[in-house]
Amino acid sequence: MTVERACDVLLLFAELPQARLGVTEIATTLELSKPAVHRILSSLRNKGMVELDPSNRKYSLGPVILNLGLSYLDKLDIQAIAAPELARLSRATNETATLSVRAGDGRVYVDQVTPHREVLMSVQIGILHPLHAGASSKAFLAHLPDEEIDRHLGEPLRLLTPRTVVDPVSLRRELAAIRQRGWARSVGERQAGAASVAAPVLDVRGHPLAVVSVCGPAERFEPEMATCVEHLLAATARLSARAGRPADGGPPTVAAGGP
Amino acid sequence: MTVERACDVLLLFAELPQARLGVTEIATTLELSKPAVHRILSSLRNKGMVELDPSNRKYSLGPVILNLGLSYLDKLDIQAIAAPELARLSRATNETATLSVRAGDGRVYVDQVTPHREVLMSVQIGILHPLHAGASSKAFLAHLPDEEIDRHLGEPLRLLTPRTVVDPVSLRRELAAIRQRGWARSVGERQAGAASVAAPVLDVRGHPLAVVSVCGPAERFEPEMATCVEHLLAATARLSARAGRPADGGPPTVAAGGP
DNA sequence: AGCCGTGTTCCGATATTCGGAGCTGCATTC
DNA sequence: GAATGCAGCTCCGAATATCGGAACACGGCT
Repeated sequence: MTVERACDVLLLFAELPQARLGVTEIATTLELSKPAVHRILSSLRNKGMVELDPSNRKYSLGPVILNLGLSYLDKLDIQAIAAPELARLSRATNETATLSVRAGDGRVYVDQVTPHREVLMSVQIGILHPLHAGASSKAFLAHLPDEEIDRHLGEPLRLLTPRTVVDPVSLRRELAAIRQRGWARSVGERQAGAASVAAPVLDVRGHPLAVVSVCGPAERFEPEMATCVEHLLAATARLSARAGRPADGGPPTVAAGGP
Repeated sequence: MTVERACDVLLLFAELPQARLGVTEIATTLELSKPAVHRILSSLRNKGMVELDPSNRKYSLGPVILNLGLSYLDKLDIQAIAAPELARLSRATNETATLSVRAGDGRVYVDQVTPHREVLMSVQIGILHPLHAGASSKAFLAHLPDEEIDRHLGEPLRLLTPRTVVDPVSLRRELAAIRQRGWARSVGERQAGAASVAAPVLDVRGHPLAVVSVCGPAERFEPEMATCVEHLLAATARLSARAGRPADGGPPTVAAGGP
């Protein structure tokens, strides 16, 4: 009970635009007695969660709160928090939802949820894929810093399927479009007969933490693509929020140059 | 009492490297009874401060904690938290300590603490200064993104004193040196007869939130400079930590190119 | 100087937390 | 597959920490 009240006090600081609050202000807003608020604030102050400005006698959030927040980010287990989103995505689209993270020079699928259908797409978990082909790969590549993009496009690009784009100029144009609209698409670039859309989960600095994709057999996937993108972006927006990205989105990426 | 225990539980998550903790684990570490820990965790969970993984029955920090931390950053009042550091700096060096923030195309002093001496330096609060002359200005400029540096050096640079550096090439060399060593110096560049050292307060992304300087009359300041820098960097390191910068420092700035 | 609003302290009453003991459910073991 | 162990959860009377009204300090205002 008391600890829930203490949480309410902390949350009040987060909700209200003003940084400094007085005891009475908090008490009336939360409908608590002044002594109760005072006791709670004293306890929180002992632990550094809030600070007291002795001149004003106003309280504000303390630096320890920041430590906790950063610790949350440190320990962020993207696979764990993405799992329910993948399940939801797969159910909503009736296709396969995947999660990729970077590994070495490329990326690997670390998780997937497949739909309950006879014809479906299933990716291989743990296999290294290059960053120049396929929606998930391009979603990563598009949101990397310019130097890394240059590095990847400097290497010769392997032709994985007949539809793989290996021309650096075309690929750069494609990456710019992906950055702008926030998602990538591919039809058979990495895997012949497969199609997919993918979008990144961005952290507070705009770096891609992971990429989520929805994919399926090419023939039936292409007409579904628009609705898949809709669900996909909703999912990645929620995940990015949990990685510290503000709700309004912010700049597409730190490395995105002007238009 | 209980809310302090609840804080201890949260802090335990931040201190320990592992992200997920069980009830017994927490209870033994904190020397609390299991029911007490369970009650606390339930309350915290109701408020989203911690999350429960139903499969493991392990608890971890929740996304609300991140909201609180980001809210702390939003409301960060650099002037308020810098005030005691300025006082300490001025006392330690027996010179004037100042705080500047960016404003428009330049910067303004927003606070200062002067020493108790007859001959001293006092800056004017609230006056806009350009970013190319003086230690505080150069400390800002050196840590801005490359595009902004280019923009500032593209404009013609005004000669404020006979010692102002107006040659873009020399200035760029100077800025690189400032980035590398983490602090800037000036002798009479902005104000004839004055000398100062300055260092930035960097936020979590490496952007300069404010600049702290120590300054005084040129003749007596120059021999004191080494010790002033020492105290200055200690102060800005503490302030940067409170703005989310990890203790180890990290890269000097996001915009700093290769050596 | 006197007032008002705020933060703080005091107090008995009581509701809440306390922790030992016991229960449940999962997992590992033989 | 039954038994064992462990961890989490629930129950309970006892006790103590929290509760809130009221009174007290402390500044800032008029």
